[in-house]
Parts: sequence; C-alpha cells; structure tokens
Amino acid sequence: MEKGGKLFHPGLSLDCVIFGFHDNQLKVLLLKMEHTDHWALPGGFVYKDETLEAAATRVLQERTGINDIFLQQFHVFGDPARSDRKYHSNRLKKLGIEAEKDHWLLNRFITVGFYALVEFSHVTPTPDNTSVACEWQHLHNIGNLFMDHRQILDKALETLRQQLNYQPIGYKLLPDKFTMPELQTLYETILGKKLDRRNFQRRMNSYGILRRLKETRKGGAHKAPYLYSFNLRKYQQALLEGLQGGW
Amino acid sequence: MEKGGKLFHPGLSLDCVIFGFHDNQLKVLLLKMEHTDHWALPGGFVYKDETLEAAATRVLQERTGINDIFLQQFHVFGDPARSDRKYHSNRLKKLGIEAEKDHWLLNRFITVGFYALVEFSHVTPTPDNTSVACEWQHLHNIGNLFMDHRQILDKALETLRQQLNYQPIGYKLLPDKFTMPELQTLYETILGKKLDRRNFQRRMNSYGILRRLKETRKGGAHKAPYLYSFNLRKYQQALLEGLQGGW
DNA sequence: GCAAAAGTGTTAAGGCTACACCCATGC
DNA sequence: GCATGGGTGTAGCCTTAACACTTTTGC
Repeated sequence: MEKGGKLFHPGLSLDCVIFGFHDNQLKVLLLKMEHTDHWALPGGFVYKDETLEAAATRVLQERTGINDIFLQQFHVFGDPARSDRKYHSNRLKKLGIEAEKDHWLLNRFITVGFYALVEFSHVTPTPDNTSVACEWQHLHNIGNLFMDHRQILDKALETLRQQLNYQPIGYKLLPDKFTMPELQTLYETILGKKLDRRNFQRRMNSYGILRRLKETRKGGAHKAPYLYSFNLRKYQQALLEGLQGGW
Repeated sequence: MEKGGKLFHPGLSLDCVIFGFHDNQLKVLLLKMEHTDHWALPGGFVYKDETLEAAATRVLQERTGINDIFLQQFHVFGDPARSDRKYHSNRLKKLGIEAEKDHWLLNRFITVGFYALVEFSHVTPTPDNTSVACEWQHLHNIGNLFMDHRQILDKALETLRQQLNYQPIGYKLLPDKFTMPELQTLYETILGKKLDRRNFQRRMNSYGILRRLKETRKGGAHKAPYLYSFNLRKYQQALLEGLQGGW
C-alpha cells in the first residue's frame, strides 16, 4: 500500500468482469467492500514491467484460483471524474497511513476493462485485502456497484453480445459436458431474448462444432436430454470465420 | 517538454489512426519523423484533468484542423517492451535537455489507440513539433512505421472492418455527394475484396439510407454516374440495428 | 395418467449469389 | 465506333422463421 507508487505503473488500474454460468444463470464475480453495501469488480494494478494481460491474468488467478483463463480487454475508462479520491483517502486513514496529498492512490486513475469467461465449478472465489467477501451474483440481480463499475459491467456485457459469434464463449463458460438446452439458455441469457428451440438446435448442429455423446443427463424431472461436448478443433476453426448468421 | 511530467497523466499516451478516402483510395494520415525514414501515427498525451476522448479530439484538431470528428477508441497497447526509450533519450539530448534517468518521457508508456474517420477534403495536414511532415499515405503502400505503430494501424483496420455495419463509415469518409461506385470502392478497400456491383447497389438501396440526386458526376471518361447523399436520420436509425447481412 | 421438458421435420418467405444486356460518354 | 464504366432485372439456391406433434420422465 505504501510502496505501490514505486511498484506499479502510475495512474493505471484494471478491472475484470468475470462471467460464469451456473444454475442456468449468467453470473458475475464481485467483491463485497468493507463498511458499505457496495460491491466492486475485481481489479488491480499493473507492475512496472508487466504487460496488461499478465496483470489481468494475475488478478484473475488470485480471485478465482484459475490459471488458464479466457481474457479480453474491451474498453478504457478514463473520465477524470471517475476516480473516488475520498474513498481511498478514508481507507488510507483507517489503515493508519499518512495520506499525503500526492500519495499514489489519490491520483487520477485510468482503468482498462477486461472481461473473462470461466467455468463456474473451477472457481474458488477469494476476496482480496480490500474486501470482506467474494461472491457470484446473478447478472440480473446485482446490487450497488462502486464508482463506475456498473458502467464497466454494462459495457462488458455489450461486448460479449457482439462477440458471441467470434469467441469461444460456450466452450469457456460451460463444463465439458452440457446439454443443448443449457447451451441455449446461455445464449438466451447473454442476448437477453428467447430463441426458438428447434432452430437453435439445427443451427448449432450445422456448425459441426458439437459432438453428441451417448449419455444423457439423468436426474432431471423430465425427459433426459443428451449431453454434448465441443469439438474444439472445429470450434476454433469456425470462429475464425465467425459463426454464420445473427441471432 | 520539460513540464510534461507535471501537466500530463503519467505513462499514458494515445495514438490516432486517421482514415480518409480520396482518389478511390483509403488513406492514413502519418507524420514523417526527423532524421529517419520512419513515419509515426499522430499521437499525444492526456492532460491531468482531461478525458481520453477530449485528448484525442485535441490531437486530431491539431493535425487536421477539423473539429467535428468521428473518433473511437479500439485497443490499449501496453507491452512494456513497446516504449522506445532510446529514441526519446536521443531526442532530449538534441534538444539540449538534461535527460535525467527519471525524466517523464523515458518511462514506460501505455498507449490508447483511437481511430478516426474524416472527410479528406476538409483536412489540412499539419505536422507537430516532433515531425517534419504530415501526409496522407495509401493504406496499401505505407513505409516504415515507428515502434509498434504498424501493429496499431493493423488493429485499427481490423476494427474498422468489424464495425463497418455499425458505424457511420460512409457518412464520415465521403463528401456530401458521392457516387455509388465510390461508395462501393470504399467498402471494397476496407474489406480488402471485390464486391458485385449489382448486388451492392441493391443492398445499399434496400437500407433506405441513401437519397439519389438528380445530378450526375460529369467529367469522367464514361457514362456519368448518379450522385447520392445520405439520409442521415435513417442512416443513424439503421446503424442502431446494424446494417443487415455480412459482406 | 399427467405435466413438463426434450427431440424432431416441413413449409413458406426473404435474402443472397451469380449472371447478361443495354446505355452513356470520351477519345 | 469502340472501349470503358454505369445502370438495371431475374432465377436458383440457401437460410431463416414459424410452427405441432410425439417421446420420455418423475411424480
């Protein structure tokens, strides 16, 4: 906290919007802040000799325990008014640190937004030292967010929608084996609209990126759906061109 | 140059890829650097109390004389190895400035890439104080670029392609009145491939965003093509949904 | 046996591609 | 008059969207 000024690239931070999919719901990993009812995106600073991507990977590893993460920068947020100097000033006081006027944390920060796609079950949510909890929240039921984090989240979602046909979104968010209705719900959640079941299946099958397994998902209350897995090689190939058609 | 450390946000720059269209060619505005055969993208720094967008607008205003500019950030380039400390160190020496080791210019810089679309005929190319010339260069015939500027340019072009159906690209790059073949050439240049003349016309007309004027472009060596102008209101509206179909 | 979810096929409409002919102009 | 580019229409194919019935399962 005191040495940050020497260790980190000045005036620069990054924030990560980490998406996961569970219970047929799209979720975002958030940190509960101390002494307020605000939540924050996991974020961090960039070491002086570190690439942005490495810094984001590091942050994600610390919050989720996952190493192999799909990460993508999507926007820089640089409004001079976005920095909350008061928050950091209070926080430093509480930590008993002499908050000089030019303390590195009290300057303006420009933040690079990254979004990440992770497999829900692989994640071990871990708070950082500025927060009291680290939890998944339903995308459509998110509480008060810190500073401009709401705006960052919205922009991430917008980007995710646009890139749905060009990024391995299903592959990164779903477990190895999944059912067609699960895949469809994922698409519906991201796009925010209902899709036709039959047309969805046909389209997905036509891409040739799925392998239907012989197993079915038992235990549900109804007809057992087939399990599928991705044919990764064909998926990657298909993404280069973009999956045909829009939703 | 000496006060920069106090005026600017530290370790942060921006670079602009300025696209124009002339002679049925897509062009990029570049700066010729002193004492080398390298060219650079117009760039600059961000004042401590300035938004990124305002800084980019300022840079563009200075290089082109244009105020109302279409600008979009597209990527952050943050590789620690991208900064060319040697270049700045030499330059400072030549300027007779004592280049202390911690001079603000000699630190690592992270740069935000913006692309701009401008109407060629409105631009008055103006070099900055680090360059000896400011000129348009054909997109497909660009010389040696400084540092990672080639990479920045390529990424800008990639983004432009992806956003072709979602941004007012024709409107910003073409003069008020233009012909259908000109519009088509613009699309072909950006996409890097030939399109069918008849299908292109039909598609463009079907969007309902063009108004065919009664005039034709005379003076060409052949049949005089009609002039068109954009129906701006409908264009804006159509872009919200994205122009249908891909190329 | 009933409610709820999953699997599947057909049809009609619209969009896309490919293609050929006529017209205007400058030389 | 000829070479060159501009304007236009059509037919076949493919994709998409809309839609209903049957099957399986747990209760």
